[in-house]
Amino acid sequence: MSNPDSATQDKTPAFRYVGKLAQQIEAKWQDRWDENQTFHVPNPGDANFDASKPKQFIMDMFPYPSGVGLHVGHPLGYIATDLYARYLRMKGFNVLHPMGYDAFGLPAEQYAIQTGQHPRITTEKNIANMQSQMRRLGLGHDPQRGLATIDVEFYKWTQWIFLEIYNSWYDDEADRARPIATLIEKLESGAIPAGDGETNPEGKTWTQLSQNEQAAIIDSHRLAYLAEIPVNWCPALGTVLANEEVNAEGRSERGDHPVFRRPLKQWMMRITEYCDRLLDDLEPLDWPEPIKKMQRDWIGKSKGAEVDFLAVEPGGDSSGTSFFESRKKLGWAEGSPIEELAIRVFTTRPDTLYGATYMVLAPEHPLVDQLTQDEWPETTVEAWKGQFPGSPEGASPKEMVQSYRAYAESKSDVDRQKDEKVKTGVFTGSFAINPVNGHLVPIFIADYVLMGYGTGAIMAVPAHDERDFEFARQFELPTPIVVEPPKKWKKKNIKDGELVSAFSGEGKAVNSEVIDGLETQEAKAKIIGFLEEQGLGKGAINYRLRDWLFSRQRYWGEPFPIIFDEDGQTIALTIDDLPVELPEVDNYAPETNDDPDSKPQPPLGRAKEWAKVTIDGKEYARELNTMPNWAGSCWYYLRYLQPQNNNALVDKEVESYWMHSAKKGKEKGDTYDPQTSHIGGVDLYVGGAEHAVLHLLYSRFWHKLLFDLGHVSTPEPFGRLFNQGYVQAASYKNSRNFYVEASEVEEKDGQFFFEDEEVKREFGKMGKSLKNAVSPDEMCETYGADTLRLYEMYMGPLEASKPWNTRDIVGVYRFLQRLWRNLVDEDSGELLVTDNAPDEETERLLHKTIAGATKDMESLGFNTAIAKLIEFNNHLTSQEKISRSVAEPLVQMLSPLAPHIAEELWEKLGHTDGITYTDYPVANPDLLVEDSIELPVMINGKVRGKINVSPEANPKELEEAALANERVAESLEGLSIKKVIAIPGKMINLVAK
RNA sequence: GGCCCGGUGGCGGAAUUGGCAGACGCGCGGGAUUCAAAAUCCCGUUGGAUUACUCCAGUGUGGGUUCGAGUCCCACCCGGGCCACCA
Repeated sequence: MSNPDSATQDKTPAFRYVGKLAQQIEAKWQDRWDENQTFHVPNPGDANFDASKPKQFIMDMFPYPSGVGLHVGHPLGYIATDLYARYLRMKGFNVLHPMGYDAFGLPAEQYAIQTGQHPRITTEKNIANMQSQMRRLGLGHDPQRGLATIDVEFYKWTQWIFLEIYNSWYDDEADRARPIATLIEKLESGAIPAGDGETNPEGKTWTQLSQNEQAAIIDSHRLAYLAEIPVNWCPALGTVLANEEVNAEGRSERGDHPVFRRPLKQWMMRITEYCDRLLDDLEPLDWPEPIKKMQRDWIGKSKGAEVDFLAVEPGGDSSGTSFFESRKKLGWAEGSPIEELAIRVFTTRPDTLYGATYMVLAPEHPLVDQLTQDEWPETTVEAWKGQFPGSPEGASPKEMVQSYRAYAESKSDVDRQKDEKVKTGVFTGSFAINPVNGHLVPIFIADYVLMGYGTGAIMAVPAHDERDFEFARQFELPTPIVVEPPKKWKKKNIKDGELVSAFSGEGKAVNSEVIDGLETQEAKAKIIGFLEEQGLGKGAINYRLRDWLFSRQRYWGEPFPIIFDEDGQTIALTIDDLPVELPEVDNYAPETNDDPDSKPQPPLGRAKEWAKVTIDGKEYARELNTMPNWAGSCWYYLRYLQPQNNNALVDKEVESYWMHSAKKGKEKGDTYDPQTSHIGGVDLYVGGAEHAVLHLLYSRFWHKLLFDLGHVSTPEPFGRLFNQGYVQAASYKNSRNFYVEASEVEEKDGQFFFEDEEVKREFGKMGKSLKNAVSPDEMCETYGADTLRLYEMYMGPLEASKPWNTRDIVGVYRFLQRLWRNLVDEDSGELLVTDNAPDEETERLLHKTIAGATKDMESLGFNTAIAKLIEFNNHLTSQEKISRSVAEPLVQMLSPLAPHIAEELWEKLGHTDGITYTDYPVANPDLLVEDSIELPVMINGKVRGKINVSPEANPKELEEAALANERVAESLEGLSIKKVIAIPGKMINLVAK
């Protein structure tokens, strides 16, 4: 056939709702929306602002503009927020619903390195492509509030926030961040001591200190600071990497190159100052509970005690059995040299202190050198002398320790995980005194103790800690019980009088002098009191969260607004110097090599001219690192409020309107009523659960900083968070374990074939790598965007992961076709509605549908909302002509879900102003009440009959009606009723024997 | 290893506070329409027994609480996710 379309073209009615017509309608309304700026919402102070309306700020996690474009999995959340935003507009809210791009980052830079093209060019091209894909889906984002983190006018404010953080300190007294000037006041007045032993060893007063000394002390308080810390250094990529950019094998996520832990001087952010507030403020947030838990775990607050163990002087008498005696023997007094060898440990179980039989320090612990002896003490057990692969034979403690440290450093994280159960370590040759019972305990180093947590040293209580127990068994150390385990446990875990595993539960303290007989919680409190009295320790709290590594050796990121003078003193630029724009360079690639000991060379160093700044004839060097990808995403939501403001991050009045919490308190239950549940910040933030900790934690941290400094009016950025599920899809692997193009796989009798070869089916997250991506453009072409939107929402609940199945799309496609055909003549395109009133049944069903759909829309239950519309539309299909008074609310209910077809029908219904800002239909409660309802009658819990009664019928009436039922009577033959449970409006249950 | 989430027809999924399991859609079967097909419309569709009325079983497995359990409790199995020697 020369023209395959001609046959179908002749027969398909001109106004049948098929892909082609859908596309025409969609293009028409997308243009109309643009022309009218339909989705732009004005700010307070703007000409058209309607101050009488309440507000809703509905937002997605903004995407990275990838070069391959969207697949149908990406817009799931965007469609949901668009639906919800459209619904809220019809409910009379001022709705802020913007979209932006998280556009700095490694992929664009890598592409630039390969092609030599500036990353800005490719990134902007990708953004334009994604924008047109989103436009085609009919997403109603505010056209005047778009942004990208790479826009100079945007990152100017990212840099400004950095300066605000740099120029502030954490005032513990006020429990908030304050400008650095207030710190200087306190230093000058002596309210805060001028430095510590490290920054001010001679204990000078503030005014006696030199300028550089003063600067060092101020720097040590700043919330953004430079520090030399161990970081993930990847020489092959030439950059340091964040932990999340390093995979489980200890290699770079990108390129699979080796990564080394090396101490390097980097920018840090003092997020640890905010641990408690980040923890406490989670409570009132309307967030998924698992996400809150992940944040809590990440912050990792644990309560316990810090206890000082004193190391015994080399060659000291080790025969002491009581602490107080040892203390005397050792001549322990204030200022005695031995006091410098206090080893501080952190423990969450101070109640087990009497069971501490040895100590372990992290291999990097600063006291290790001092503690390591030249000779093994006489009492050294053979097993203590070193257990680790490649330990030298017959070595001295010094050699052993040195060798072990080298071993531990070389060990990758994977190796560590692999032999989690097998402990390694070395005895230092030194002993310490257990402060409560005076026992001498050997001091080991082992890599199961981490320098980064607590004090980097532990007291080991092998009977009550799994890890300590494992170590003790290997190193032949005693395991005395100091917490009484339950009898059952003892039966199982004590064999031949020997402990088989550690008891880490709670119970009565035993063999513990002052706390004997106390339950764990009381014992903890009492022993902490005792330690504090004796000056041996104190109650303490520890956090797992570390300060945030904030610099990268990359080109494609925000430059720091920081310069250095010739002494290396840090100098912050001011707002007038912003933005600090990225320089042009001829090569975007970082220096790369294979040498783990090489130093990072930031690519910005190549911009020799840019890197030097001359101010008042003096030369300064620019900071050459750039900010991490998280910087822009930490605060972008605030810029949506007023992206064009050149004088401030955002105007106070504008910020307060969109962010400020007018009403407080979270409603119990899962449903969310935007009228009453309002705790401030963004009203709905939708995105994937993969950002549970990093982005959402960093963002909360910055927001709290900005709150402390008076730039925002709410303590939290996102009042309500919702995690959408993933779109999964079938992927197919051939016999050589390669993925094959899923779209070309054919199914025959439950088996799958690709090019006649049988392939295996799996299910996974949709994406390029599994070769199972389905493009939204393709779907829009075949069915139209409205059908695609409906299908994505109809697949299942928004929060669930569910498989994509192109075959199923026809279901919602047919729904739209049927609805269209119910209202429009397929041949003439003319409207089919009548002005006559609908029949009562239809009217009742309409109002039931309105009530149901409203409830579903409010709780983001779009799948069931659609089901209700389908059900109602199916009912209408059998009617000759649809009443206008039914058609109009139906089209309105459809409009958030399938806005283009709804606009078109609305126009056909004779309205000229568009459907977007019309009022969502309201159910008439009178029509929701039925005269008579059908209730089940159960006998012994099994349905034996149905009765028709008034919904208000009382239990007595129900019982009478039930007994009058023929089938019920039959089933009751030979039985006598023992009990009747009748619940009005629900059911009747007859208990009979 | 720890913690979290989930398991309902051939498939995706519905089921207020415990109260008629399987809404709605896909697929499948049957019918109407058509010269035929596509499209459309109607009927059926958890399994088993039954001509039928109807009966029995049934929400991963095993126990429990209850007049009544997909829903609550205990133990276990399977799948997915997060963390992983955090003292």
